Amino acid sequence: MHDIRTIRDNPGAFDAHMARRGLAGVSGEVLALDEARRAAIQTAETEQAEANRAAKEVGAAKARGDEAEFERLRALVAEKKAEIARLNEEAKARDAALADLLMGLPNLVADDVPDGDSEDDNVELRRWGTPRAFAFSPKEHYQLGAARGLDFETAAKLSGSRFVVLTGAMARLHRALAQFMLDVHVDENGLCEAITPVLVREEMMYGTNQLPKFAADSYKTEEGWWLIPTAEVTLTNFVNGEVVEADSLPRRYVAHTQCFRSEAGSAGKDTAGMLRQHQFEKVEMVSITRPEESEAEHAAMTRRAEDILERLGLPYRTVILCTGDLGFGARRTHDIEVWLPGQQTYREISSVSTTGDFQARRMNARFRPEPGAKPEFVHTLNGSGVAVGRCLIAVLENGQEEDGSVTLPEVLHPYLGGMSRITADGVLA
RNA sequence: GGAGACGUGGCCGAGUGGUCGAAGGCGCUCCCCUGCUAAGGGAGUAGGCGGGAAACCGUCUCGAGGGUUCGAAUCCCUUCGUCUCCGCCA
Repeated sequence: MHDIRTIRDNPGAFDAHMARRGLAGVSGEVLALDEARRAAIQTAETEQAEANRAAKEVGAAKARGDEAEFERLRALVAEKKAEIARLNEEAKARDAALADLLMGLPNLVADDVPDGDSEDDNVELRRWGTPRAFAFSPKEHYQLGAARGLDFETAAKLSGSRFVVLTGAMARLHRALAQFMLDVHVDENGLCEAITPVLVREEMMYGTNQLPKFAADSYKTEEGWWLIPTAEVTLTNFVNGEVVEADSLPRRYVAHTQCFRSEAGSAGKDTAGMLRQHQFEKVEMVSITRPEESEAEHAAMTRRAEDILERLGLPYRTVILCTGDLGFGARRTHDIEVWLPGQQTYREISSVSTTGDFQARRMNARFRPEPGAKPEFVHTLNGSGVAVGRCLIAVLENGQEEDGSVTLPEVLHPYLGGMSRITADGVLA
């Protein structure tokens, strides 16, 4: 959600932002609606003020027994009533029209975001680690003997395509990864661990901008709840409607949750393996900050995600998304892409975004900068730290041996009862 | 699922038709007093929107929407939410 005043004050600058996202001259439409809205408000309020004045005098006239004046004012107020109702209606309609338009407009774009049309135009910021040189042709995760605990057949029977059942070593490894990530974020990075609902009220989906535009990407229950596509929804909305204490900022949360995505439109893409699922697990980080802290926080959050991969010894590269790939609510996004030997490419495993005050405006989430000062909008950031399923894929593919077994990262051994590899038969050893 | 209660400012909490944007308290800010800390006294302190350079003015808001009335936080209807008891259940 945008501040109408910044658009009013500098429509050209706003248009330049939207143009970078491929939207042509929206400020004209916005300002026209805004002007119509303000005109309607003024007319309605002027009439209202007159009516209010008259209504007050009615009582006074009655009190001093001036029947004639009493009746005259009474009639006047009654007469204005319908007119005022009509004017209010119009003001409300125009206000709603403007709000609808603004709700559908994407966030501003940070200055350092590169221009581009698609993910091909994303700019690499850095690389870590060297992809291992294999003496054999590395397989994709689902082709490995060690990964026989990834049971797509049973999952298909239970739920359909794009679901997976994990058994044995796969389930254990998956759990180990999530535990490891949480421990790092909580014990070393000082994030506040949270367990949240995965079913939320519809308005929360507006706060974190899944709605109104992306309803088709998420699932809704018959009772009206939405299944969260990411814990960003719950963690960020912690402050929905709040005026939080300034000294409680920054707030940094981490949660390990199920995520649900209908992924409409992605049919045919990444159909093999567990790369893209309707249901998956993710460790998600969210920070609520003062405006002046959010830039540093974006860099810090990106580092927290990268650090996970470094500890696991997984080569990655970090890219800054170009305008064409940048999400609706993000002002800037860093994608961290992990090396997948089976695909001989880097694939997204984390996405770290700052939204500035975009979501805060939608949620009406504020803080009081100084005691007695007016509330201001907070800034919100979110990032995966990291996607658990995809991380499992990366661990399998990067640690694979020619016989189909997998050597596991050392940091995971304590989480696996001291075991260090998965045999080609899919057993921890 | 059944029954009932409730929804007021940053927080708690009064207020059953006008004098209420709303008592009181907490918190916070400023000042005073007090030989530290503690305690005490006074004043101030909601948000949105519109207008204005500003001072300030107008308007709306007591969960939301509608209604009754000259006038609604107060009455009526609808709706959403929270809580309690019973049922059910992990």
